[in-house]
Parts: sequence; structure tokens; C-alpha cells
Amino acid sequence: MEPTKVRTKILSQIQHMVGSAIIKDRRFLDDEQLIRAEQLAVLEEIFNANVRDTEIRELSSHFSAILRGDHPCHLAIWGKTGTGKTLTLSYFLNLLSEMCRAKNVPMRHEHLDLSNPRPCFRALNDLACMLNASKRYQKGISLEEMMIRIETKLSGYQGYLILFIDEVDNIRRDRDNFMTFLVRRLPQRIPAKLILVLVSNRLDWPDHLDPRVKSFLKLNELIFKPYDAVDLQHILRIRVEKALYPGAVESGVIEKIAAMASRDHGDARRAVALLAKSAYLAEKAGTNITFSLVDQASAELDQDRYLTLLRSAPTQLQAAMAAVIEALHKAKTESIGTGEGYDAYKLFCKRVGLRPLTGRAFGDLISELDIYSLLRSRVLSRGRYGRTREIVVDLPQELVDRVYAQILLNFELPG
DNA sequence: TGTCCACAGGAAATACGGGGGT
DNA sequence: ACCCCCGTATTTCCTGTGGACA
Repeated sequence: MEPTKVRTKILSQIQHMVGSAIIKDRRFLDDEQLIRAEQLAVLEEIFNANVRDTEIRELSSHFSAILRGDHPCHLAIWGKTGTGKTLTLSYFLNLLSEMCRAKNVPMRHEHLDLSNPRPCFRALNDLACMLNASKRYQKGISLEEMMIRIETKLSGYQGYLILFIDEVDNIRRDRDNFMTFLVRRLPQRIPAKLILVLVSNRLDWPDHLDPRVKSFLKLNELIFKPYDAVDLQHILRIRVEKALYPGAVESGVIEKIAAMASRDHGDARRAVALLAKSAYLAEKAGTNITFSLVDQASAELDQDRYLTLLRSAPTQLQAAMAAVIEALHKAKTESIGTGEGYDAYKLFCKRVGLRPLTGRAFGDLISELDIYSLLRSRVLSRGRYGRTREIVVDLPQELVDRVYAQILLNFELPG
């Protein structure tokens, strides 16, 4: 047999034996693993399917002023997570900067990503780092100093400067300070033509802004609508094509995933995550992706969210959660009050050698857990028996067990 | 109707870890 | 080495409160 034939034969045998292998390139199931260029390539295909058409047209009309030498005003963009704000914008800005270069219009753009919350100081520091105006600091330098460094660095630049600030409302403290700097102070002190692109996922975002800043801020608004089921289908098809072998997906599955995701939030990232999880399950089970696997994947994805959230949570928060679970278990009732929770917490801390916090602080931990929806708490007055928070954990028992086990693991305790 | 429980939750004070300037 | 500044976490201190009970 000639070599190539052997090759083909073996390949086809392997193919046959691993007939269950349905994933061709798993990187395309996880954006984190794609390099920037690939992400943009995927995005381009999505745009080619006329998804996000209106948004891109609006962006173009907003920024076209630059090519004419005008100074467009700032831009506020609103859209929920996973509606492609960040990617669309960076795609667009890259394109724009190419055009500017071709036409000899000086333009630079920077992307400040605040997707995890940070205080004003860190945000400024990050900005400074991006502009090479300063090294990375943890603490210790005054805000004023940081601002001055940024200004000095930019003092020689005369062209357009587009600052793309992602998730602005994630600035926890001193947001007004930060905004005042960007909106009022910076434009006055640097020669560049500054255009801010402020992205947020809350519609009411500008409302709790210092009125003085707000009146100063001339905004153009652009809204990213959540993807609808049809958009999501396009997006998923592209992924399926790149990541899976043909025929791996049973008919109707894409439609189902798209429908589920668009019903929830229209979040493309979650749609892709659901596809990925389904594919992994299918591969493990040695079948194609079926309806029931999608359901299963969806359930597991929900649970994973809680577990990863908890894994990276501060120890005190984990201790509080474990205590609540224990107390609830011992009480044999649906709910417990803050006092019982706190007692259990102190006990738990003693067991794992953790210094217990005050009752006051414990209350805050409970509110935080509530925000993460790991538990539900509401204040309840029991008349002469005082006021307390009624704490309930309304997660499936299986998940509660897994959460508890995970916490014990983190404390390196035997189950 | 008033009392009083068992906390909630705001504000200010304090502790702490880390860095800069000199 | 010293002192001061910063942001963050926690404590301390405090006032407030819905309703069962007398």
C-alpha cells in the first residue's frame, strides 16, 4: 500500500473509533483562548451577517467628523453584558484608526477596561499605565500626582484622542472625581482633541453623576439592543462551523440554544458558553449534541457560576456562607435569623482558625451573599421578639451540598 | 397605647498594609 | 530610616424601627 493510502486509512480508522469526537477546534468555543486577531475575524463574520448593522452605522456617522477635521462630541453607549459592545467598539476603532492613518489624520485610541470594579485611584493608574505615563502603583501616590502625570504625558500630542472607557459605572469610589477629571479638567489641559466613549450597562447611569459634570458633558447616545434569537443563531452557526465537525449538532439545537439565551438576556457570551458546555457533554457521552444535553448543560452552567464565584470570594464571605448552611441544617427549619447565623459563624471561625468579625460586619457579609444570590435575606420584624433578617437559601439541595463541600475544601478541612 | 426586643444599617473612628519623599 | 499619605477592611458608636405583648 502506498504511504498516503495508509495514512488515509489509519486516519479514517481513528476517525471511526473516535466517531464520538465532535469537537474540531475547541478554542473557538472559548473566546479567552482566541487571540485578538481571531476574535476580530469571528466578529467580522458576524457583522457580515448584518448583525449589529445599525449600531455600526451610527458609530460611523458619529466619528466621520474626525475625517473631516471636526471634533465630534463624547459618546455614551448603553447595552447589557454580552451584547458585543466591547468587541464592536474595538473593531470599529481599529478600522477607524486605519482610515485615519491613510488620510494622515493623527488619531490614537485607548481602551480602559473597567470590567471588574475598582476605585478611582486604580482606574486612573491603569489609564496612566496605558499611556506609559507611569508605572503600576498599588497605593501611595496622590490622585493629583497621577492626574498630573497623565497630563504631562499627553501635553505633546495634538491629534485626536479617543478614550474608550468600558463599564464606567464600575468605578466604586469617587466616581465624580474621576469623571470631573476626564470631562472638565483633562480637555482643558491637553492640546489633544479628546473624545470619550463611555460604555455602561445601566441605562440610568448618567443620573447619579455630579450635576456639574453632567451639564458639562455633551453626549451622543447609542444603545446596543440585546441580540435576538436570529442574531444569536448567526453567531452560533459561525462557532459551530469553526469548532465542531459537520453533523455534530442535531437539527434544531442551535435554534434551541439561541432561544434559551435570548430569552434570558440576549447575551452572546452565554449562548456560546452553553454551546461549549453542550459540546463537552456530548463528547463525553459519545453522542451528538441533543436537546436533552443542552438542558443538562444549561443546568450545569448555572451551578458552575455559583461555584466559581465562591472559589474566588474572600475567605470571610465563604465562612459566612458555610455557617449559614450549617445553621440552616441544624435548625431544621426553612430560615434562620441573623443571631443564629452569627453564632454558627463564630463557631465555624473557631473551627477553621479564622478571626471572627463583628456582628455588624457579619450583617454586611450576609447582604453581600444576597447580592450574589447565594442566599435570600429580608428584614423581618417579629414584634416583641425583635427585628432580624430572615435568611433563606433557596438553591437546589445538590448545589448547596456542592457549595458547602467547596468551601470546606478551600479551608482544607476534611468533609 | 406604650414598651421593648433584636437586630438593621449609617457615620465616624481606627487598624492595616503598602508606597512615596526625603 | 523615618514620616506621611492612600485605599481598604473592620470596629465602634449610634439611632431607628415594626409589631407582639401587656
